[in-house]
Amino acid sequence: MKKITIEDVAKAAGVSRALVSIAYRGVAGVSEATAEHIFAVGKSLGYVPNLNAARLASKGLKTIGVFLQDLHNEVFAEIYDGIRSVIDEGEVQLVLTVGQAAAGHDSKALDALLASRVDVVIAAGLTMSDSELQKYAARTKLISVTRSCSGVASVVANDYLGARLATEHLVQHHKAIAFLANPQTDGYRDRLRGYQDAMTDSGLKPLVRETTYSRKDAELDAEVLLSSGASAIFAHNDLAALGVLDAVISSGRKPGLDVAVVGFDNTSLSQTPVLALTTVDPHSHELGQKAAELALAALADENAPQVTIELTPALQVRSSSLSS
Amino acid sequence: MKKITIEDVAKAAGVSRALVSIAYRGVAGVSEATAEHIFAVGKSLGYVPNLNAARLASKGLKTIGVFLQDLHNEVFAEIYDGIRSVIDEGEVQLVLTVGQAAAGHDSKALDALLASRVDVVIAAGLTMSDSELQKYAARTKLISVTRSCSGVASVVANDYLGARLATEHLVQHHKAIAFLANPQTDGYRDRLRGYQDAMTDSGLKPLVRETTYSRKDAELDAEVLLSSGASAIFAHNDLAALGVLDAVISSGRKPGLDVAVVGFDNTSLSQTPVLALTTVDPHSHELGQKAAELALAALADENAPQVTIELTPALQVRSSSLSS
DNA sequence: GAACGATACTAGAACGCTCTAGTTATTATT
DNA sequence: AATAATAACTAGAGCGTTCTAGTATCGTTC
Repeated sequence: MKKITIEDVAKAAGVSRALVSIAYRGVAGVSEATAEHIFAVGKSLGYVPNLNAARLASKGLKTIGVFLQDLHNEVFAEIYDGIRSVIDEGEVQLVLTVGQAAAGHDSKALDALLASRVDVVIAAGLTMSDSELQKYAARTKLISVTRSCSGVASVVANDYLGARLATEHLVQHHKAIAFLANPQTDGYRDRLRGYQDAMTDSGLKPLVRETTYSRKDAELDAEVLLSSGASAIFAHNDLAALGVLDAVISSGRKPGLDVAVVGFDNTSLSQTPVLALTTVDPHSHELGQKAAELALAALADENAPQVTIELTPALQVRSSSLSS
Repeated sequence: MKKITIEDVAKAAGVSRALVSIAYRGVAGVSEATAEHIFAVGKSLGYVPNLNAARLASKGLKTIGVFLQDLHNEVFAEIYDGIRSVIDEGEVQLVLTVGQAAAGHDSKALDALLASRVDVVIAAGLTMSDSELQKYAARTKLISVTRSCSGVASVVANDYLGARLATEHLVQHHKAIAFLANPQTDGYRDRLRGYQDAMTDSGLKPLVRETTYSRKDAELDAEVLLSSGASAIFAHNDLAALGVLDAVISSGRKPGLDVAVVGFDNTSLSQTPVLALTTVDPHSHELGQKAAELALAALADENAPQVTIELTPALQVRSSSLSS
């Protein structure tokens, strides 16, 4: 299983290395006939261009690094799909890294992208501190998805508005509306503010409880909220909302009838009729698309303006929050 | 934002390139004092070693390529976690690619790994044909997870047994047991056989309906099965089982009471009390671990024996299949 | 005090590409 | 027919590392 290189193909095809390179990159400068000949020879030898060498040598080869925080949360799959729907992987390479529960892993994953010398990075769901994020943004072109940070290009949903929408929806039929928050999460502050403002605007008293990433914790914390009299719970994301549903059901109550539950993300999970979870749709797929478009723009134009895009979320009302 | 290289660090530190390289790789051959000095200089310059160059030049740097079929299916997140729990990312690099709905994308993703010259690839959930898979396995060290294929090293659950367990469980209280299959999926044949054998062994007539990846399709196909009198449905995976639950509920029946539903994968989804889905646990996390161990073994020993590991799945009985 | 062995370091080739600046062959222009 | 323009191709430097083979320097040992 000897490694075969461009040199081998060139020799076997009776042309120069450069010409083989030109053919494989699909750029102008080779006749159609010889290109086909080169490909034929290359194929018979089982030649696959060495991407590492290409990336080292090339200024033209563009690659986009993508960071996804958590593969267990379908939101990131949506965002990634959005990215891929915009990017032609023949033209631009994608390099993917993913986060890890361990705190401080974000930066390791970003470091890996820097080490790969990607031209832009699209980072979805970063939880590092603002100052650390700004440091990275200074070192490489960086587009933050889902997480806004001053001075950093980003594509986000208006979390504040989303939380307001959800809360205002609940306010119509409830008074004891609790918010199940996760401080470790990126949209934390804005969602919290949106909830709080909507509550006080309606003359209601906010009731916030903090939880973690784990569904089990969400369930336990929801139980606490229920026992302190909450008749509606707004969870920071769909996964947590699932935990809330668990708590509601195991307390012998019915979601949508006895207790209203609202999530955030509109993952396919919430869309499923069994759960029928009312949720805020941040348009994750579109977030990914916009981010990819910004990334492509940054590739094309060295000093493209650094913009921040904010999408307007939409409330998806389903039966988990029907009026009682 | 000038790119800074090992050369810059070497000059600034007053040592040779080689020594900087030695220091950063953490191998023997540099005094502790100078190493620290080099790091200090490197840090102040913002130096990050260029991984592309390293991969080109190095024979020692090992990297493992990982392919995951579908980010929307949490199974792959589990497998990936399993892989990472075994691999020290300081020692070995990971390169990740993911599949795409589009048929034939598997091979593109594997090609990308070959192009990156990874030393081994761990591929989870491949759906390509046996012959194509064998072709890849001949070109690179390849460990197939979740999908077995003769002549290819693999780590799989015993799908046949898993399906038998599920079916035999249902047989205890049901006669009209249907199987909702997905021919595009990797464990398709074995799960189907397991189901069929368990049925005929119990003197029952198999009832199979094929569906696709989409939850909506699963729901529609489940409706067909229900209307043809099925009192129990075994779905090829948890995602499809969710569709079945939808169909059951929208037909006005109750899962676990009127209709038994069983899935496959034991994703966190099925574990959630709201769904309480009986399912076959293939031990996805462990699948990933074993695959990673094989990969490391293949790295350490050039001609490590090519093994196939088969884990024994376990049935997780929950309320979706309680006896009626 | 010669020989040895570590230890700490360095020079320069090599890795497999791409890219610039040419060279040659072919076609178009006047 | 001479010249310009284009197309098809090539030689060789360069990308940023690692690796091999080596050179100093120092402390031991007999």
